[in-house]
Amino acid sequence: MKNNVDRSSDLSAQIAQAIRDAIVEGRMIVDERLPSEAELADQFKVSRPTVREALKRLAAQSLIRTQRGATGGAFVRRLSYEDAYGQQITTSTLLLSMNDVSFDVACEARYALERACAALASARRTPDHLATMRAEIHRQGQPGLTDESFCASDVTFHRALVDAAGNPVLSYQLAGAVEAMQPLMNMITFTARSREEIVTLHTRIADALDAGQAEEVEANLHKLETYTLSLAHDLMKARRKS
Amino acid sequence: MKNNVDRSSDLSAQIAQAIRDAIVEGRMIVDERLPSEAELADQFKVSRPTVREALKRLAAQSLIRTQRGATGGAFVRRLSYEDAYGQQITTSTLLLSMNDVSFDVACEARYALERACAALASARRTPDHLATMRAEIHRQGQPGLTDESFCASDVTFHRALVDAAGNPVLSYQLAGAVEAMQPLMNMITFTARSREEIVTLHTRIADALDAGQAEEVEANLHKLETYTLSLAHDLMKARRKS
DNA sequence: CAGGAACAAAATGTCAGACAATAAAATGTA
DNA sequence: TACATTTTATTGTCTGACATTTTGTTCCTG
Repeated sequence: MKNNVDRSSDLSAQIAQAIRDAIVEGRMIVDERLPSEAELADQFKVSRPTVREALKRLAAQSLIRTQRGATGGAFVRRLSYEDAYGQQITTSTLLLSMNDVSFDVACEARYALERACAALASARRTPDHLATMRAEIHRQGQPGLTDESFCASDVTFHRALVDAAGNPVLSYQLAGAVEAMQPLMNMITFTARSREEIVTLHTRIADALDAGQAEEVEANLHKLETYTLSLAHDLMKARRKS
Repeated sequence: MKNNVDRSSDLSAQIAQAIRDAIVEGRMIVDERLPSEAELADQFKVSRPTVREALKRLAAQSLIRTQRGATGGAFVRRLSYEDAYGQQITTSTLLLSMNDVSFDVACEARYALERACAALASARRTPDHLATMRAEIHRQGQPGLTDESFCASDVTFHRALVDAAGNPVLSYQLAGAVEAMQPLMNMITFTARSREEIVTLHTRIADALDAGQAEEVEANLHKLETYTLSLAHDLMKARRKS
């Protein structure tokens, strides 16, 4: 483990980087045990608290896990799809909330990505995916639903659509795009009329997916995008007036 | 700042989560200063090293930055697009390298996503984007190029294509997909013949983008996907034999 | 009165050493 | 052999200290 990184102080960051490199470059493999904190402290010629800070940085990125006890220590962790989803969603959500990204831009990105799986999903969707989508459509038609529950159901519906493409890498990439939109979507209050429209489009999407008609899925996703945008714009206009 | 999180030991993780929640839920805004480490230690009733470990976790996620000196401290950090790119790429790369994702699956995901920006890119590409793409195509045609440089140029070319869509959220989402593929692509040795084929397809893509023909862009991306896959499969076959 | 030098203060960065908690392995005992 | 106990290695946490960096203030001098 070398120490070639920049000398711009903050030892714990340098050590974290050195270990990270070792993992990323494959010099340490999954489930391999790192030297104990005391040994690392010796190797890097720093104190144990400093090593610990470095290890916490890596733990925050799900790169290692630690275990107490005699055979314990820090181990290189296999980054699971779930961990990756989680990090994607956190990052995407923060990015959107901290950079006043316009609704239009976020919406455009989301639907562009979703359309990217229309073809694959049409070819590979299982009865399971269709059942999830139908169930969510049914939920969305119920009268007593709060706006938040409606949005949550919307997310589940679209996640099912994305997962239907049967490509976990694609699902991972899109999880952030879909979920990060939820806080923005939650600002919209859905009238009975607009919910009806959305449910209609969702139904058409599910039907087209069922029939394996990719173009039809894409077309309706496009309509949904346009409609969502118009809802948001109406809301903006109303807000400006009051 | 509450402390409602689970009691499953590891105080520094709990504290990090509490602060993270405060930031994500907007109770702390960008550039706001956190209490000093000593104050946090008091508030959470732990020692300063424990607080520090928590802060390092947050720093690892680019959620805070720290500054020394009299008016120093930890500040909520604005997550920039660049930070987000970086995290996306790190996560995607690790996910692919640690979960023996097949080349086919990764490749499919990548090109599906890239096709998602074909329409937008055709409508919005600037002369700048086209110039970058042409320049990289030219580089790719040069004889002395190493395989690694060829791949790097390929990444730059595709990044330009993605950026041409003019949607930063989209660019951010796709950065990971494109860059994370590079280590996989680097395993392929490109013959003069295959480079020629790729350059031809790249040229067609750039031409179609120039002319604003979205379908043509998509079609050629699809051909490129098919061709890349065939190269990888040939390689596999050759490897199995030897 | 102005300007700079010296100093004080506040904060993070680092260190050393200790003890607590945990979990596995080694050991002793029925 | 099976079970209880002790040992041991390791992470988790605490205390207190010092180093370093940056800012603000004081005070001396021109």
